[in-house]
Amino acid sequence: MDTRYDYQNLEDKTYDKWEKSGYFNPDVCVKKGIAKKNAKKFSIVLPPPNVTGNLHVGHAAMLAIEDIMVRYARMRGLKTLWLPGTDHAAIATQSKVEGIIYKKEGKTRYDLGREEFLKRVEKFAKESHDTIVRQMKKMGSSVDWSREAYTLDEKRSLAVRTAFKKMYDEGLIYKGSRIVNWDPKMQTTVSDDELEYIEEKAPFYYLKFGPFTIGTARPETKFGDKYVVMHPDDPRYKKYKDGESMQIEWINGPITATVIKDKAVDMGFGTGVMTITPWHDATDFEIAERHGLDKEQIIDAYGKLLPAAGEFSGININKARPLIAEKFKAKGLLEKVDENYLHNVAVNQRGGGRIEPQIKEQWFVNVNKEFVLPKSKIKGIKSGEKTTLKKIMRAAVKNGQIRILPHRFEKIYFHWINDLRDWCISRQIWYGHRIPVWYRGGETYCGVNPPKGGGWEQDPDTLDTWFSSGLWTFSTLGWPKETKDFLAFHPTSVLETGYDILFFWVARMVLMSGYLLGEIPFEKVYLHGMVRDGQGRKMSKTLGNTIDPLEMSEKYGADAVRLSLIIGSAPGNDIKVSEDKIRGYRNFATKIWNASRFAVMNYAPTKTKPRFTTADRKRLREVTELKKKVSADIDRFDFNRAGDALYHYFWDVFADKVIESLKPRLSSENAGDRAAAQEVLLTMLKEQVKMLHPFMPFVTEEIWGMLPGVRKESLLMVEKW
RNA sequence: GGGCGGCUAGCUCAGUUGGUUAGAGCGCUUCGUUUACACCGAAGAGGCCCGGGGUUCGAAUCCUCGGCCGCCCACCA
Repeated sequence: MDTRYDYQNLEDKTYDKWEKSGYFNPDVCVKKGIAKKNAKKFSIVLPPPNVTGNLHVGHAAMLAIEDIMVRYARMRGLKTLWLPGTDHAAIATQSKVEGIIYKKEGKTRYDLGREEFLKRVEKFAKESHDTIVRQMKKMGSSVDWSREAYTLDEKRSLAVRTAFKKMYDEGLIYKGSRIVNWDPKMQTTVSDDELEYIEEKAPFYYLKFGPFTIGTARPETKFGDKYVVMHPDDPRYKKYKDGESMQIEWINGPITATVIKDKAVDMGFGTGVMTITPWHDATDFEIAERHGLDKEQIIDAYGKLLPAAGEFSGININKARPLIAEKFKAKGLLEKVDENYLHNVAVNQRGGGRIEPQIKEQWFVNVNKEFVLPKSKIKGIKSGEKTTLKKIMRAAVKNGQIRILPHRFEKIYFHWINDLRDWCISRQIWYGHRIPVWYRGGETYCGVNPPKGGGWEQDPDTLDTWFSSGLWTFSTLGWPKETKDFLAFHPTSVLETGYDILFFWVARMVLMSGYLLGEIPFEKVYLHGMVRDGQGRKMSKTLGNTIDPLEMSEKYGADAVRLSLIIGSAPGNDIKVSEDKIRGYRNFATKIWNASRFAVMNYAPTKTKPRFTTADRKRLREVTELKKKVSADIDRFDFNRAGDALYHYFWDVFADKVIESLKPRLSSENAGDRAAAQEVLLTMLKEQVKMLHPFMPFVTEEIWGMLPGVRKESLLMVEKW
């Protein structure tokens, strides 16, 4: 037996053994008596990684945390299911593949056409999927591969169409012309949550608009402006009446301007007066809606100016901006320019471009519309009662049926719901679930399956990727069929994910599950932090500070990587990792290995009755206490504490003190002494190896197989906790 | 503009409901080839727990004011 644990050669073999045993599957566990038939369930669905490439260290942290919960539950005899899958991640994947194709071949998706392009994306997605599966196995994730799902596979697509149709029929999904976030680069809409704001310096122009002065960073939108808006209580503009019109000189000649009074105007900002461009600004759109004003499109879908811009028609807005400013100046309408104005620019965070708001006809989910929830298991909402999607989302958490941990995230969740607007779910990209609506002449048909008869044409848009993710806890269990799995495992026990997708995903799962099932999707939400480097910086390729979990596993073993992602960070706080830290836990794995080796080497079966000392009994009691503590910590999602306690007890107490103190007795003349020392050593070791297993499954499994009194074919992963 | 988190040893962080000399990893110093382990062992140095005020027999922990740093949300044209 080597003095070092050979993780490079053993980890894959160990994973194979687990997989072949079938114990990742709860049905097998029940059949083999590992879990009783009537045992409580413990179910988790894996937050499906995007098929955009590789797993990163954030995924590794997620896998480590979930594997701890799952292995712990399984060892405690619960009917345990951890259901794996991957996410097609519509916009992210499409954007990635478009980038690759453009770089390699200089072609766009339009050059290839919808069909050919989708083939390429699918090929890419398949390869990513295979890589992800390999990587998950490498990390030791004890997921049930027999139930693997994909957000875009046949079963999940059926669930999506079923959900869409139900919402459509009840008027919760509607098509409407509203202002949306338009990405001219990717040629698609993006939801509010997918935006990212970047602060930018830009010239800010003060323009004369009749008797008023208005400020803008976007003179290129001003061609159609004919409403001038001010706060109704602004004393400076008391003499102007709401609806009053006047003739003024504007960029393309004289226009009739109308005064509008609206409280949306901030009296303290600039001159307290603004003109509005309802087609290209969300606030302006709302003002226009409130007052029934005209809306005119100035910029097209590609970011080029329309004929309304006169001689600037056809020019890209970025090029046109300084020219337009020039014209204002030439006409004497430019009062002054502030060159160092800071403003926020919205960008599509999924690799897209700068957002240009546009009015477009899109599909929306109405979050405020009342409907009847026929059968409700959500506390606070009675069966048959009228409710809204917002109310469902709020109720499920408010009444404690769903607990979000750490607790502070509940507040953030409520805050988000309060501000929530209708969810734009249609995308003009190609990779994703096609909207199940067909048109023929003036007819519209929505159905789970295409309509019969010829001449129908399907809506070209696809759905926001989060629409299908919202169904994930039950689409993976066979819904819309009421399968055995669905009945046995839903609602899931825990949803474990990063706090960055609380809104994107967690909230939407509550929405979908609440609406479609009248049920919560999970009992608890545990949110982990973001993984950062040793100095606490975000990991990024440009900084070159990324840590590849696979490379680290090759170098130090997956157990070490897992532990380094668990220990040292409080629940919900960001997780810091560095190679030094990983190396430290690799050393711990070696320590466990060697202590176990020592125990095995010193064990000789004997019939002699052991002569325990009070110190022996104290040690054995300590281990029992440790188990209580570790169990309590895991139950509270405090993996950091549990791991830390195990680490220190094993190293500081067991290895440094207990083993040292037992050494003389192990070679004692007295057989009873020897027997007691051996027994204490082995019992303490076994118990600790068991407790360490959820954290470091590979080494502990390997050690378990060498311990005296352990049947050769028995697996630690299903040993009784 | 609103909200949240952080500030503890050189670096990165733990420290559940306030309770004895404040902890870890890495780093540092000295010593050590005692047959589990040098990916080790033993010993050690190193801290006005961001600052002020308060509550308390007792505060890193609770309250309050302030200072930095980070994050999220928001329609400031």
